[in-house]
Amino acid sequence: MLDRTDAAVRAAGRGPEDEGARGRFDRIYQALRMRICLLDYAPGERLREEDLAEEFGVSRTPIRRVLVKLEAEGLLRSVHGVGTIVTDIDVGELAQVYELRVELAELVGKLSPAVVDAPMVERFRQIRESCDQMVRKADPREFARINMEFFHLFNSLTTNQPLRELSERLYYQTTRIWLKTASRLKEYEELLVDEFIIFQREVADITEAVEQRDPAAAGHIRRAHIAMSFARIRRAADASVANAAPTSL
Amino acid sequence: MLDRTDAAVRAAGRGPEDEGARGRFDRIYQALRMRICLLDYAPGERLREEDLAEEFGVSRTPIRRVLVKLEAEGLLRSVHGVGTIVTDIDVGELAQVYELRVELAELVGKLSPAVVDAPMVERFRQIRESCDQMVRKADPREFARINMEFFHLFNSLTTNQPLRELSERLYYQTTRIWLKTASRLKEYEELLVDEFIIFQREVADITEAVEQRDPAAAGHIRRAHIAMSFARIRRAADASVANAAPTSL
DNA sequence: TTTTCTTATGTTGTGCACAACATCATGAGG
DNA sequence: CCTCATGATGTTGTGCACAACATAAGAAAA
Repeated sequence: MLDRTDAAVRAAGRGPEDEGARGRFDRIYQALRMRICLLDYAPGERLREEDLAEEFGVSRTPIRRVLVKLEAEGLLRSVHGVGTIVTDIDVGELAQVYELRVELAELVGKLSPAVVDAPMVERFRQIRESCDQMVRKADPREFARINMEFFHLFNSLTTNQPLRELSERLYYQTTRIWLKTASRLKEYEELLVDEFIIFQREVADITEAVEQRDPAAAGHIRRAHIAMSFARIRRAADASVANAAPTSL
Repeated sequence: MLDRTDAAVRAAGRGPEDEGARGRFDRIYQALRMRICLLDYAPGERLREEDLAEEFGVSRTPIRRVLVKLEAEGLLRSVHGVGTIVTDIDVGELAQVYELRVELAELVGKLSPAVVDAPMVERFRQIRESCDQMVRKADPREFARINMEFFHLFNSLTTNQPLRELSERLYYQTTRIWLKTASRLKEYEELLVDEFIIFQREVADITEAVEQRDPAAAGHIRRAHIAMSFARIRRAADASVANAAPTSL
């Protein structure tokens, strides 16, 4: 029986540098997923297993493990003899994912709602403040980061773990495409500022709902915002291509 | 440019026995997932990579690839030095998954509904007939098989691919637990017959809705049936444990 | 007898060399 | 000049030996 104690001691005394196989796996996985989501690896870009192996100080084997998982989540696609490339989805598929995200957002406020306590409310308020402070400089990367942070916080409104995981998965599939689509538009700078202001408004509204201990209302607000966000980006994209090719008239 | 033609020809002329890496991967993946879902591998059971490698005539490497994907889907859990074991979830987690499945079932009929043509209706009718013919012998395995077949058919009512994948994932997570829970009850035989009759009724109702070209109605019917199915199994399980331990009174 | 340490055994995780595959460059033949 | 074959190059996929790890059995000491 002392073996278990020994093992527990070793696990507890494990420093941040000497991680086990599981910890290393998670670390690399999170790092790569973040890079894909933040467009460090753009859709269509090719990843070389050997480069990643060298960077993380391991061989190709554990890297491949991570890549398989990312492929299972639809973020990568490995082709024998060609390479592992970051997936890119067209507007039709994106619409389907958003269609689903909209519904799941509402469900987050409806299914197994978490008890909203003071610390939870405080976290929402902090995000809102971070938002207000950062409104002057609309850095795309910072916007993506805070957007992700808020997503996770909103997601914690439900205790339904499967719902959380599925929402998270769809989120990571869409935001990067959203960012990529937005960055290709000519009115990129203004659009980003507008989106940030709208996002700021969303955070404020949802924080208010949370303050009133009303997760369902928060869900409805977020549902509407996600739907409108996609509608805006699609309109902007359509208008952009319409402006790009009027020379043929 | 002719390289692509050559590649296409080789891909088309590829026989069933000489499959590429991708085909082999999918084959093993589907086989293992089916075994887990049909309780050939019971929850808690330990899988040995080497046995699987020998059975499928490959080394451990491609097997591990499959196991990683199955782990990403929540069907397996690999522990260093211990083994890869089939996941087992308690009634609380199961309730959460069902809670979500119920909602997704309704969404299948609501989001991006597929056009219901004559062949589609015919497939539903065939399932209904298979159901009627098989009502006399209530074989658990056959029940699971036809249930799965019907699930896939129902899922094809939506063209929303992400919704399909998510529904499928939750389905594979729950049915095996449902089967396992049911098989542990004392009234297993009668319960199975009852469930089969109820399932038969569900198939008939949904087929009727499909015949009337009303996917939304089909979604509502299935939603109700999934919810009731879980309520029944939970009640039966509660009653079973209540009967198992009244001796302490 | 009980406890504790050591050892044996079995499992997953890792590293490395090589095979399978796709693509591009090169050049011979028309 | 164009077409097609052929090899060169780079990538992912596979097999195998070994390391890391957890567990259970057994021996030694209290």
